[in-house]
Amino acid sequence: MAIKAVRGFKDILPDESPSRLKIENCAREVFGLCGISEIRTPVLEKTEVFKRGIGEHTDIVEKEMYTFHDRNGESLTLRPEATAGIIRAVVEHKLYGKSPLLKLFTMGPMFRHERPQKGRLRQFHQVNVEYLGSSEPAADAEIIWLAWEILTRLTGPDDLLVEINSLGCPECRPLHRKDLKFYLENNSQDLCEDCQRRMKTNPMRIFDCKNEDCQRNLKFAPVIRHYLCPDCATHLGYVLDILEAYGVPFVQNATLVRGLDYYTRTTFEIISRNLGAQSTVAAGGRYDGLVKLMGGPDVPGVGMAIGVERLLLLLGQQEARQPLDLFIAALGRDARDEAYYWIGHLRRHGIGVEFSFEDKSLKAQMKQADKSGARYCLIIGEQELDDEEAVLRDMRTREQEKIGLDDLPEALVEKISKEKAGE
RNA sequence: GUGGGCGUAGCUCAGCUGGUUAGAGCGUCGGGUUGUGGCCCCGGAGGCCGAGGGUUCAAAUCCCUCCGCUCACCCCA
Repeated sequence: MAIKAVRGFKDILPDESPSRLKIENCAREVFGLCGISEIRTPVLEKTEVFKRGIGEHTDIVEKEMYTFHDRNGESLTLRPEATAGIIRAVVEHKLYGKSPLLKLFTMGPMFRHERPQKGRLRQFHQVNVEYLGSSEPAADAEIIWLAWEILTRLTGPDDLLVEINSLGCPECRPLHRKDLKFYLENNSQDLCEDCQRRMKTNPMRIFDCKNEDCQRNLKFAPVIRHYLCPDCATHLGYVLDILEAYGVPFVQNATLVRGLDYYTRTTFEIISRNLGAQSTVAAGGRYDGLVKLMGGPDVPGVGMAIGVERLLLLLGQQEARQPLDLFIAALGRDARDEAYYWIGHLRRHGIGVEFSFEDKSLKAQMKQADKSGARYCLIIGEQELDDEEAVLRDMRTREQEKIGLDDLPEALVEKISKEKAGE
């Protein structure tokens, strides 16, 4: 039996690479419009980074991390998300001292031991942005705009929906939490098993439950919006105003929640109805408590992540390769020996050239030329060597012209370069 | 971790009420043109029929176990 890749770890085959490149290029371009710098942190961190950053009692940390002991007995973990590692790096290198506002992006693989399904792999990729140092609504709005801009540039806006909510802050959230708990305790008889458990550990999460009975139960449950303190309410209102100014359409979703304590105020998701069960293609929010939690100063933060594989599902397959300029069909040893000089010269001057490594029949080489997508095919055999003129065939029009061997590479460079510049 | 669907050629699939050497389309390679691609025609290569066990004179086909893929639950981006 041949060895197969690990479950949930997928090879990215050549057909898929152009789509990924397109996503990465698009993201980089948009990031450039906002002055965001790239940071690349290791995929492997001390387990402590995620225990502290994500929360010890979350599902991610409790049962989804790739955690193991290295040869020194230290507990290490493949990153399940990017934010914790980035903040670790920012704190470690004291980057917050360089400028009052850090705008950082990163892209790369993340790892979670979940059961694979559509839009969910064990090694998956994210495009991430983190803004550290501003608690202004304009920062939240810019983060959401970034996600929206990248996604719509790539897919069009038709199937995307931005959902926004505010989670409040340490001032107002405890009140909501208390009332919600009270409400649930008096309506707990119809809640499913999971929600019974969540009620104690993480009551806000019950809003995520898909069980119909639970949802019916929650119909009159207190929602955070009615509990927001004046500052949080103003903040949310301002974020929404700015989004309108930017032309980002959105809906408020009072039940959109995050389970972790350090999340504050703005939270959002961008979902698509074309993705199956894993419908979130990007998500993020404000996390004002996190940097301090990670041992840094009390710096506010807001960020987002785009799920690359999910975006890929929306994108479909992109054009596989750039068109080739020239294919050289050389017949016989003498012609090939001559052709190698030309190939070197042409490629040095930016002309794309392919040829057959094998000494095949002209017909076979023409077929290969056709498949290569080459614009021109140069034919050189014994006859052409004798005449000191090679044949250049236009693969589209089938017209052929003769080119003297003397300055052949120079002539081809000029002809093809001129043509490419004119396109 | 739980449940459903599916595993036959590189790909998409047919064959499955058991019965000679397991098929098609696409792809690939070659020929039709002694030196000219796409279309067309002809031909070749390519399969432990997911793995193991069982029933049977006989298993791709029926039964069991395992593995894998996939979708969903769960959770999340």
